[in-house]
Amino acid sequence: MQSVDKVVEKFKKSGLKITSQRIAIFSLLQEARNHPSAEDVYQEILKAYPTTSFTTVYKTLQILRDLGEIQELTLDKTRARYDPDVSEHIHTLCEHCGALADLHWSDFIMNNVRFYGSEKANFEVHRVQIYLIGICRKCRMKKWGLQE
Amino acid sequence: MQSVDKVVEKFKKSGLKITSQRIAIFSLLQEARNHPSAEDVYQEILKAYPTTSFTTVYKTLQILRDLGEIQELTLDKTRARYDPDVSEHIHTLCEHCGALADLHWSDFIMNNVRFYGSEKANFEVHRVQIYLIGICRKCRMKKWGLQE
DNA sequence: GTTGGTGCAAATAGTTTGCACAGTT
DNA sequence: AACTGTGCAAACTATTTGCACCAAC
Repeated sequence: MQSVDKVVEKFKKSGLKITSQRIAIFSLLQEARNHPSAEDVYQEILKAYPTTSFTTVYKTLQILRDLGEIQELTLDKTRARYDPDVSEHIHTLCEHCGALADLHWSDFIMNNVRFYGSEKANFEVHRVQIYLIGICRKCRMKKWGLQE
Repeated sequence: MQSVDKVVEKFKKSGLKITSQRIAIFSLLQEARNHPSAEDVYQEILKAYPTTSFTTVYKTLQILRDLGEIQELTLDKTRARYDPDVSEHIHTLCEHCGALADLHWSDFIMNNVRFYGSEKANFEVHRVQIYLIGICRKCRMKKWGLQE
């Protein structure tokens, strides 16, 4: 996701209006590193703007997604989760604690996969999603009774 | 998924019972190449066994998943889809027609990704899921007005 | 003033569960 | 006979929509 200012510009250019709720949502997502669900974003926004509704959060997330400012992750079967980092990167999902995390510096792999799909499979690749499902470092340490 | 006979054996060994409905579900999945949803399986089973209920299909799919005989794909936000091929392979999702397809001979890539996660990210990888989202060959041909 | 946004409440859709009866072992 | 499976209906949960009022432009 671009800076709040740029997103505001983008909204205006598209004929969309800027409200205090939307600014709050933009700002929150800007900082978010935990891949929040719509409900998560809503709960967080409530703290600062107790009058905001879930519907508003939901609709704004939709728009941001459609504008390509955030990406929707669907690995979690129960709820969609959002990532303000739209660059292609691998996600890890811990089966123990449910944490969804980013795996940076995975460009090489992502490019390989993309190439593979385009060249070998004759598929017009728009997006690549890679998920590693397993146990994160934290949970592994706990399992062995070690401190972090 | 293993052969129907082997799955039957596995069920019996686990103290689970074999019914005509379950045999029908096993057989159907054996042949399925279209990554059916629970509803898809149900509709198909109905043709041969009009008395079968959705609940039965649903519960049997759960068991098969838990036994590791089929894998649950969650890319499709609206419904879970099931793949009797539990080997790791890349899936493609066409944004146009919604088709979810397998990409075979992707072992090299899958192994690379797995290695990357384990070695570079210190993440205990249990499963890898890779999705390519874009436009399939069929829809691309149509777009250009070409025959298949 | 026009147009789009907000927020409530209700509709929708897939998933999941409780329970009485039936079938498998 | 004991125990699991089946199938109906209902509960649940996240998502999505209709609509009246409000706010940005």
